[in-house]
Parts: sequence; structure tokens; C-alpha cells
Amino acid sequence: MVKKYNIPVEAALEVIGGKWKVVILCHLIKGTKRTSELKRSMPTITQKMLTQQLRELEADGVIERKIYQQIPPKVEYSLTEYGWSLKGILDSLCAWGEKHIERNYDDKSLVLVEG
Amino acid sequence: MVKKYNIPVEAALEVIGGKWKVVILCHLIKGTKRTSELKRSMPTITQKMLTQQLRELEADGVIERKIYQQIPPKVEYSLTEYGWSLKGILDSLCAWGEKHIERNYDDKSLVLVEG
DNA sequence: TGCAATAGGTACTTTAAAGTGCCTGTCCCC
DNA sequence: GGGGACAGGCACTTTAAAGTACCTATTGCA
Repeated sequence: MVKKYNIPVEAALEVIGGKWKVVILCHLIKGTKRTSELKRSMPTITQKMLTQQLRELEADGVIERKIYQQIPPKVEYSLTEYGWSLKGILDSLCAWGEKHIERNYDDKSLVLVEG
Repeated sequence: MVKKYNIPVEAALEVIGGKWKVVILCHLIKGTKRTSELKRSMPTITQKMLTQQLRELEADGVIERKIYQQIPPKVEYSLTEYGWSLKGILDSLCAWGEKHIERNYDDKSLVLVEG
């Protein structure tokens, strides 16, 4: 039985919905990142959630995982060509988030960590 | 204590995140809608979730609630000016969802209800 | 007279998302 | 030889999101 959508946008939400995926993609849009770099960029994500979300994004074809056969392990994540088709959405979301903060808080350093 | 964001896009997700808000906004972008119209457009949402999400969107200033003092009750929802600043994001999300379905399914009528 | 339509409210329960804690293995450095 | 960096896996638990069920009120209509 195939998943049914009442409106096509639900298909997009299935790929980038949830608490972390958009954030991860916003980091990867700035360039290829190692697992540990991503983790440092997202201090509150757990190792498990990071791996899980990366796996799902990979399964949906929007990111790519490159393993370097070395010790200690090195794994890099980057957007696929298909993932780059999300760039417009991600850029707009980031910009809107900034404007939203400016609109709602006089001093945005109050809401942005290390801001 | 104020909520802290590690990256501004998190502020956007707080407003339009979750299972229903983007879908609701995608309907309202087509024009003002009554509660019952929204409900009919989203057959699987429950009355409670619809009301709850509408209240939150209203509290965030992206939609407006207009009550007509009549019996039976009539309530209309529409985007506020601030809500319209989301138009670009919503349009792109809808378009991406459509392309994603076309990319992943040969026959999109299989995944779109009443499609 | 009894039901449908309208737009909810509220208490409770379920389920899915997210988080915790502990485990692997190898190499380098102190 | 103990600890950290690296990239996870796995079992379990917690919490937040979502869903169910039942309640309000008024009017018109069959």
C-alpha cells in the first residue's frame, strides 16, 4: 500500500519535515561537512538523531555520504544534485527566520546562541 | 527565559513546523477560507488539530481570524500581510512536492488522493 | 421533534518523535 | 596504559505531537 497525499506539498514535508532535517540541510548548503563538524554546528542534537536523520536524507536522495577508508574514520556529507533543488526553499527559510527574529525581538542576541 | 536558537532557521520552523501548518497555509494562500472549507480540504485532520494549529498560526501573526456574529457561526481565516511574506516559501514547497512525486512515482495518481 | 450544520472546548489516550546510556574498534598522544 | 577523536549501533525510556471521544450553543428544515 502506497502512501497517499491529499496535497503534493505533503510529499515535500515527508522529506524535509521534522525537527532537524532543514537545519542539517542548511548547514550542508554551505558545503560538504564531516559528521563531527555537523555535530559541532548543532550542539543540541544527539549522535543518534544526527545519524538517523542523515540516513533518511540519504535514502531520499538529497544528500550523499562519502566514506574515507582510514583510521580514525572520516565520513563526509554533501548535497546531491537533487538536494540542490531545495536550495531556494532553504535560503528562503533561513532568510525568513532571520527576519522573524528581528521582527519579534529588539535584541536578537537574546535569542541567538553565541549570537 | 527566552528560547534560544542555534541558527535563525529554527525560528522559521517554530512558526511553520509540524505536520499541518504548511498544509493549512498552502490552502489559505489560495484565498480566505471558512473553517469548514479547510476541514473539507484536509479530510484527515481532526477538528481539534485544525483549531489548535489555526490558533498557533494566529498567535504568530501569520493568519487572521474573522468572526461573523451570526447563527450558525461563521469564521473565516486568511493570511495576514506578515503571512504573505511566506508566499515564496510555500509556493516553492508546493512545487518541490509535485516534482518529488513525479520523480519517484511513474503514476502520480497512485499517491495523490482524488488525483 | 429530532437531526444537520456551524465552530468550537476539554479531558483523556495513543503513537511517533526524540533523547539517554552504553557498546564497538582503531589510532595517536601524553 | 589511560584517554580522546572518530563514526557509528542498539536497546530502552521519555516527551511532545497527534488523535478520540464527548460536550457546548443556536438555527432551520423535514
